[in-house]
Amino acid sequence: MPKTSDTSPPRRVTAAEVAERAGVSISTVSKALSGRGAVRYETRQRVLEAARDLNYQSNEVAVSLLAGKTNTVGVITSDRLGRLTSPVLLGATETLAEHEIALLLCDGRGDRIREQYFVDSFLRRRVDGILVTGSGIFGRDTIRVDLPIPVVYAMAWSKDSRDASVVPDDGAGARSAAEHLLATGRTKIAFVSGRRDDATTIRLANTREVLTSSGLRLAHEPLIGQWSEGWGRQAGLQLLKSGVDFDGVVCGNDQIARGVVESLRENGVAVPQAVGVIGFDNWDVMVEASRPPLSSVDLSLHEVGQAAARTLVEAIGGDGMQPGVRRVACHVVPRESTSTA
Amino acid sequence: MPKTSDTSPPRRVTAAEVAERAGVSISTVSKALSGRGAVRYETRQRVLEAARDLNYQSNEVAVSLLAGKTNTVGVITSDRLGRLTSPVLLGATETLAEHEIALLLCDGRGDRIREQYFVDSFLRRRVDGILVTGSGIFGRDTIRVDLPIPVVYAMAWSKDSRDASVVPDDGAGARSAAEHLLATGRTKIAFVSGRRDDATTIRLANTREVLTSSGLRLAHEPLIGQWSEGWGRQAGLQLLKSGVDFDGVVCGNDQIARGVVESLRENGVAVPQAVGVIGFDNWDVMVEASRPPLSSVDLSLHEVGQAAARTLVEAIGGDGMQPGVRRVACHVVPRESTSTA
DNA sequence: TTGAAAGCGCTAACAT
DNA sequence: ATGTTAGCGCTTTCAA
Repeated sequence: MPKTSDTSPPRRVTAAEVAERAGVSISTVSKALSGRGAVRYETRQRVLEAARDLNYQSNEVAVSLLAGKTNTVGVITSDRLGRLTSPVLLGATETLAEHEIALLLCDGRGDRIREQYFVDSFLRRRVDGILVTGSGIFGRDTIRVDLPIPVVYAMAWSKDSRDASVVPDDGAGARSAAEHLLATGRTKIAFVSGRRDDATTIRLANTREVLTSSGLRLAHEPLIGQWSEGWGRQAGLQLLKSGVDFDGVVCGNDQIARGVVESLRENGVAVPQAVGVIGFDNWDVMVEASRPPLSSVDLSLHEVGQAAARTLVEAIGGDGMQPGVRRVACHVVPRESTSTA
Repeated sequence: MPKTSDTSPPRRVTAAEVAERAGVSISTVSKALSGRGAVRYETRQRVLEAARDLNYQSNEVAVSLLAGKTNTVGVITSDRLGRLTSPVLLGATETLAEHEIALLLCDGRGDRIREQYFVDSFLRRRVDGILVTGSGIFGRDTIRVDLPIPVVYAMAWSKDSRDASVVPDDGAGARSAAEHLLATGRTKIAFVSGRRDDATTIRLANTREVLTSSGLRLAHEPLIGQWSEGWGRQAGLQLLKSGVDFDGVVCGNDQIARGVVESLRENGVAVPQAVGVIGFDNWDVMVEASRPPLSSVDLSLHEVGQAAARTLVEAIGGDGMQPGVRRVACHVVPRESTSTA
């Protein structure tokens, strides 16, 4: 039974060894490699060569200890890396990578105790900042006051007004969605969403606002159920059976929208000819599989992650941090479910 | 414009400060807090109290430097944290958290150059091990030979036989799927999958094997297209138009299965009465939204992540590591699309 | 039982 | 231009 450990692992090379091989002192090695001190060209070449020969890799742990910073940020996610959190996280990794900052990932599972535990762990590991992210756009409790490092919330914004948060501007997104339906000639708009939470409330309010300012109102009471296709189908049927006249539906997410579209189609109502339907999230799998493909509001989650990371990096850099909730623009991605062709 | 930085961040407390407050030496503080040295009960109480009062948090960077290990592993994912990678990652975080090991996350985007860059970054940061994960169950190149730390691959297995990988046993999964169809009374089985890759090849071969050993064969040439619902619908139609008699379909993933189910249903073929359909992945969103709900092969991705992390932790602990590909059992989750009611 | 001292690997003043 | 020295914050011998 061969074990990988048969071959003893290569020893870790230190600056001292490089120094010896290059015939210089340790500090000269440091200067030569960092390019920060005055070193004769020829000497530097010798050092570089020695470092390469020995495959030297500086010990960032030592550097961190000395510098008092680790070029690392901690990320606490409260959901299980769902389809909403992943793009946020990915956007953050990209921006952080550009700054040579690594990312420690923890899943707090929305449990305060676990979160506190991870925050403490981050502090002991001397991360330079913390990013908190959650699956939905909802207000959450602050992670802790009086932290020696900056904290930024992404998606799930902090209810503490002293904290900085970055979220998609889904209010404006809902406005765009409603305006898009109006722009494609619909005037009798219905609204279907999932649980009555922050997102639903804001989207509903903004949808109503747009209608009101056009002298219109919702064609039917808002239908609130679950965030699922099943509910979308049910809601679609309910709309049909209600007998109210409607020609457009704003849906709380793409699954609901897809369900609505299906139930309409299966009951002989043409989408988009008779009714235009628009969803939220712009989730590729859903919008593409739907027949017809769904128009949807893209939440710019990637940008949210990037913006949150950028804010954090700036705060770490000592530029201070604007508290409050920052909103990143959403945009309508029109597809066939609302086209006027 | 108030800035968070107005209030200067609390200074970091060191063991020296705790020592001073407790009226003991630094080394006594270390012993008292770690519980590793001989300290008088009363002294320890004083130290503990001082530490609590000052809100002392040991600097793990210093500890790491001294110990020569960081209790950190690096994770390189090659896809963008998709629905397949996320559960693997989550499983890994859980197991690692149990061992007080933190996780540095990088997205290599499947780009060798970026991957190498991140590996080097991990090495400089002195991670204790590396976990490599990718979106699909396919063979990939090794990350690098001669690394001073253990590496484990999850999902995307390494083609280098000296590496250790953990993957779902989707071959056995396919066998279970086929057997499940046989067990529910189907004998004329068709096969629909996405791109002809490792996963498709293995699943097809194993499906055939099951049929063969029951004296059966595929009812129709394997249909290979894309990993989408659209393709599933198309394939379903193709099967119907071909005129061949079939009463069961093994599908490469849940999206395809859902497409197949839909096209059958829309063309008057009852699922599961006339035809049983089973998918792969057991993706909640898909299996639940399908009408009827889909039976599917669960890939145990969470367990794959856990197993990979456990393997890595053991290797870090110096227990050596069994090279080769380890397969984690998959299991059929029966739902209505194959029921015999 | 406690403390002094050495040192993990590195950088940055300060000498030379 | 190069080397010497003094730490970063901690753990761990080793003396007392």
